[in-house]
Amino acid sequence: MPDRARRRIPDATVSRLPVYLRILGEQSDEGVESISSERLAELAGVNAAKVRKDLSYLGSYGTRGVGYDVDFLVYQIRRELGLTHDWPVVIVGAGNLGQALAGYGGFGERGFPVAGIVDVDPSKVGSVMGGVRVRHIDELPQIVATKRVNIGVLATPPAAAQEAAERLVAAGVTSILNFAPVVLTVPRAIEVRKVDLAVELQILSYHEQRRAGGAVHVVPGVGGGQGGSTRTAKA
Amino acid sequence: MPDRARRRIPDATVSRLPVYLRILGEQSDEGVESISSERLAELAGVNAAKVRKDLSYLGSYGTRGVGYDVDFLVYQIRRELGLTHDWPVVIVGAGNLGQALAGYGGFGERGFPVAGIVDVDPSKVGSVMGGVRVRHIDELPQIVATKRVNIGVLATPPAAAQEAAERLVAAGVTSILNFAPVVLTVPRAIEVRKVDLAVELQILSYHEQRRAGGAVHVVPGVGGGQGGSTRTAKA
DNA sequence: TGGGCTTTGTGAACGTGTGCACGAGTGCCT
DNA sequence: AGGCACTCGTGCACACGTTCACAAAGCCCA
Repeated sequence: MPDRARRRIPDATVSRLPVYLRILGEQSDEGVESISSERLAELAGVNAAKVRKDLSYLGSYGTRGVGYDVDFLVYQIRRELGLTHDWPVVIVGAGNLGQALAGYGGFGERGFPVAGIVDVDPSKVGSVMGGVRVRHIDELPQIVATKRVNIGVLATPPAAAQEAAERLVAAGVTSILNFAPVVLTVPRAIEVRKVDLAVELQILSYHEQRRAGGAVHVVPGVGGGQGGSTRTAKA
Repeated sequence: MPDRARRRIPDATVSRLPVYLRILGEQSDEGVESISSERLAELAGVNAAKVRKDLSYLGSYGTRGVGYDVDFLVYQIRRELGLTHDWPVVIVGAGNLGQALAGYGGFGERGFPVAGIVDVDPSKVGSVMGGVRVRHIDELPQIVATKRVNIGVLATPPAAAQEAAERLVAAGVTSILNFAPVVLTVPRAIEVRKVDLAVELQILSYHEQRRAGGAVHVVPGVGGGQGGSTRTAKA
């Protein structure tokens, strides 16, 4: 690799690195010390060339004829993704979803401890979810400042999402994970990612509808093996 | 538009149509009858040319000099996405997430009624979530067949996801929305979409880490307006 | 030591997606 | 009726992402 400079990694690659990371972690736990791009590609459900190109953005960490050292690769990906330390998050909205997110243990385990949950509704304040007490949204700036929070999770109803986003930004949050089905307007510098259930279902609906050149409901191949060829689902 | 044939719509466009649809629905509710590509683009947080190109895949439904008829466009997008009728879904996994999904009302309202929730754990069977009784996973084939379910929602722990996916497929489901952080291996014909919380957070982490050429924690601009320029967050 | 086998890293070709720019319709006003 | 202002639909060029194919580089064994 010629330049040591802080090269920019393509978005598509960044979105795959977490997948590689999880798989490599599992392999490491199973005692696997070395892995080829082909094997990793198989486990990740992608093309081997893509894996090599993706990993090449991190540097030339493979050994020709051998493969990649699993633990070393884990370390490098974690470093590149900024996972060498925890990123506390604050959840806005203590409704159905907020509760589920707080209760979902795999949050803190994966390096994103819940630093706080806030809600506008005073009747929700004080209750405990996933070991964290719900506080009023007015305390947001304080939570963000004292816990050094950079990432906010939006789990409010759609109508409240834009204002909640603005309060997050005002409090100093620079990245937002938005579960509300709303297009947020935020300052340029703020990184936003969207998770929209309805959109995903409607995309599936499109494909189902498209499939329906014949019957809408396909009769399953009962009792037997699933005769057809299989593939690993793409991201 | 030359050919009337069932043209293939680009993936990128398909993933934006639901966003347009939601916005158009809101506009319709507010009494707006006509909308320009520019206005729709602004509300959707995208480029106006992109909106026009996206909509042109549906047909030439706009009127030059005027814009698009909101209700007609809603109808056309719904038709193209296959939203002219309901798509009942079955949720596999009655844990934290499964409960939240079942309790999330906006599911049925948007045309995806919960036809059933199943779990392997007998102790969970019988309890009611969001008005739907949890049943044992062995009843999956029956639920899928009688309720004409094409879409399955995977909300199991990672370790159980692959087997659950296989049972969904065996039962006749042809589309899967996967919330488990696992790469699924399914027959080619099955459409899979993934929603992975950890991946999203790690992508945000990457950008935060990258931002940190200076201090990790940015001090908020307290008390004042948010001076900087704003933008509408991209999908 | 040298040859063969394996696997990486990457140049190049290809495909998909984006955005500009402008011709072509349409409605409105005089 | 004619001209003007507006907005759609789309050809084209460019950017981004994917895949192929192969030289370079390392390991192993005789």
